[in-house]
Amino acid sequence: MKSKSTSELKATIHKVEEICKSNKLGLTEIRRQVFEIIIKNNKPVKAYEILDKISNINNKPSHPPTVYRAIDFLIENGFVHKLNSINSFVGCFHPKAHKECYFLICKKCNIYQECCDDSLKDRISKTAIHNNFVISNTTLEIEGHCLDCSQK
Amino acid sequence: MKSKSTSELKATIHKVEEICKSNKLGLTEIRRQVFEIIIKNNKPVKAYEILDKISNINNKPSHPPTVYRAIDFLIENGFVHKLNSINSFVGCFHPKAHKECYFLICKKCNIYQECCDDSLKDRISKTAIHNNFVISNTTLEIEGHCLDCSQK
DNA sequence: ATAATTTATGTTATGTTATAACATTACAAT
DNA sequence: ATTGTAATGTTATAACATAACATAAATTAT
Repeated sequence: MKSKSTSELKATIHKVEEICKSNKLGLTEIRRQVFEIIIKNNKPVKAYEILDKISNINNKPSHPPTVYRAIDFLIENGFVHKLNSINSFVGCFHPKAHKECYFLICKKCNIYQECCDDSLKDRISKTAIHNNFVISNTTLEIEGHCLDCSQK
Repeated sequence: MKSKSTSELKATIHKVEEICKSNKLGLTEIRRQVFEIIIKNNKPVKAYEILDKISNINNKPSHPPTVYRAIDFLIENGFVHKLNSINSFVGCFHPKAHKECYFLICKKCNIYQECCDDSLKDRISKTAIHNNFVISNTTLEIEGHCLDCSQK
């Protein structure tokens, strides 16, 4: 899978800033740092990796709650997502555009891909309705191999 | 959501026994105990809950590896599934009938429902193909409220 | 039968992921 | 100035999971 371009990255960071500004969400220094660490990585990042990076950036040890709080903020506002199957976090490249987001995760190169297929969303929705079930959130994580890696 | 009947339960346990017998899989005492704990519960069970129950049953303390090994065996053979979004395990009521299994999990009553909808499976499959992606395993966990709980 | 091999379990320790609880700071509103 | 609120710092620990090595039990080969 290909990783994101610098311009996409910039645009996404900018969009998050805009969303925060217009919704009066405090995008504090730490929250911004954590977001940038996550979004700039094209692979899922673990909380304790973020912790190390934050500690390095600021030249002082940070603690788990600091990181988890920032992550919570970012998830709540749809700027990052958690991949439950691998206890890792990924940035969202179309923040606020959708609540749910599905993922393809390559086991080999570890690069992930967001995939917000409407027909898939519909299908899940129909399945829920068919079971008289009201969805509050959906975890869909597809693990496997991307084109590049399956060709190697 | 309604919980499973005793006869369904018996049938499932019997089926697992048969599968083990015909495939020469060692359904040892511990593995059987862990399986029964998981399948008899109509809610997802946590590993350390199983640990407590096993310790009680056998009147001696068990240790985490014992439980996790049994769980691994049961997952490998498709007798139980892990719900990554809540770090819990659930029994499978149609072992070996399918590799993938999707879940509806009620946040209120905590009862889960397996849902092996073929059209959903197809849709996921198509999404993967469309992204040139080869699936090895899929996590689909839909959290929300079941009919009973959303009416309350 | 018995030695060798494999499969499963016991045991200790530790690694990894996440949160509770309470103190402190920063900044805004009255 | 004082109170309120939102965010962060700090310590400790809870919750989830596995590594590594020892032992035992079952299987197979001789």
